[in-house]
Amino acid sequence: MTRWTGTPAYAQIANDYRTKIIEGALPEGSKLPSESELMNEYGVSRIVARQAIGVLRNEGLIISHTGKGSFVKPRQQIDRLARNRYRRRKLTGEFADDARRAGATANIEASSAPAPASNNIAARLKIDASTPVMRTAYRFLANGRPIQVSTSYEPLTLTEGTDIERPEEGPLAGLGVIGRMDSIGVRVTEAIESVTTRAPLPWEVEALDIPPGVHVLSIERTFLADDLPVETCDIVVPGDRYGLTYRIPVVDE
Amino acid sequence: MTRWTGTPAYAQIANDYRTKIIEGALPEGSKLPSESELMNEYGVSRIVARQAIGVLRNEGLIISHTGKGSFVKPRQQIDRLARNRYRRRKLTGEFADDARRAGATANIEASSAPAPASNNIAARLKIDASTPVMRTAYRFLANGRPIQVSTSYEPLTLTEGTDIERPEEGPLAGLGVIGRMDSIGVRVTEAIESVTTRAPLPWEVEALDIPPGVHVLSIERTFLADDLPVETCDIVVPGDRYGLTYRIPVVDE
DNA sequence: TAGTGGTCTAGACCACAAT
DNA sequence: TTGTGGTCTAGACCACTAC
Repeated sequence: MTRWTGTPAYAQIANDYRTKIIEGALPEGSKLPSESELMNEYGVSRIVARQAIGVLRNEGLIISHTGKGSFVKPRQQIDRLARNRYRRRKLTGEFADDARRAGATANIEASSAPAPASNNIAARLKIDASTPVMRTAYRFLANGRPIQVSTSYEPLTLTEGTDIERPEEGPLAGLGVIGRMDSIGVRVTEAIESVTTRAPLPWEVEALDIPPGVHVLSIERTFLADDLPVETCDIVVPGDRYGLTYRIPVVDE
Repeated sequence: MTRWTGTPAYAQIANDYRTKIIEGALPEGSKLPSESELMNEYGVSRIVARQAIGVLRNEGLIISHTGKGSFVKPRQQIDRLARNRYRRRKLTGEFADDARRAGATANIEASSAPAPASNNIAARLKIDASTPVMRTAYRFLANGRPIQVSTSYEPLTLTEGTDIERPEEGPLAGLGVIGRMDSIGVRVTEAIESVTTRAPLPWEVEALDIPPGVHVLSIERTFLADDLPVETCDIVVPGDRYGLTYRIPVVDE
């Protein structure tokens, strides 16, 4: 290919097609040229053509299928998980609520086991490291499709010996943290959520059925009862399908 | 290399080193084997060794330097931009506040121009498409390092002919949306923010100095005066350096 | 059967970094 | 000078898809 700058050939090809995709010249679902066609069009070897395709795939712009070709990904309509407020009077967990609103059937897998708090978890719960906590792993499915995985930690100093020691068992199973804590006289007053993004871990790719090039949103959520942390949770959702919506008040102060 | 499953060689190598990095066997800053060493260790060609390294680079786990090697990235300490509430009585914008709290020097570049509203912006501002809006492009730097780029849109039907027509000019420049709107009798009551993640666009890579394999957090923020949108803004921050922290109340309802 | 993408080998030249 | 990663060529075999 004609090289007029220091830009590598694969980057130039990727730039060309990225522009076409973003500007709409290549609409959703349309097919990109095959590797052979790119080789002819730009006069490069197959590896360079593949490298260019790989860049776009890593950016999540296209998806490749063996034997068929590469296609512009549908602009995922993003389901926004609203996080405006948490409600105290409620008979179901947040996820089941969201799913019902969206007209989906919700399934939740959960399993608990006691464990000593890691340094990270201890800091978030404001307890000493190695203090026992109840660790619960969740997997949420909507319409049979995995949507979210999370791991929650509750200090056993709060819940040991009560009905709610294990979130997924007992009469209040599935009620959510606020209702469960209410039942033992702990009044949750607010939640703090921190959102970051990163590449998925291998087990997250497996558990969430994440296509290549997609990152995850990682949410660190802590429920507080007047400055006392009563639960902290690591929540992971696929970044291509979910956004998070927050409502923020303007205060006179 | 010995192949005992259908797992490709490059994926196997990447898995090995990903595990070592995540579990801490390869601490931050430590050097990965060179491509030649990987070729010998696993008995593969250079392309396969490079492919494995490339996977880890795309996941943001390592960084490569020509002539030196590949190194485990320092676990970026994430600066969390707090978004608990917006304050009405305030003499500076949000960014300058954040920066001052963090002990950093803040610089803001901004430039405005009127433009017709795109379909997307029109929907967010609840106005008709092609209605004129003031479009302002911002670039925020802390300690000279680019941190955030954003583009805001304000309906000119609200601001045309007033002191605040251009956010970066006039007596109230740099005051922030709430204070500026107050000055023309528009009382902003809340903000709604939607957070998603995606690969950066080429100009964002340039403007934010983003290393390979890093995604961005994209925030769509709209300020409302009692359900009337008065400003909407697309905010982009590097995902490896910034997280977003929200405080969410628990309501009795 | 022909075309596609997925994986892999065996080379090559270059710019940059360490010595 | 030597070793490193960055880029590139010219082949090859395989599994899957469409016809």
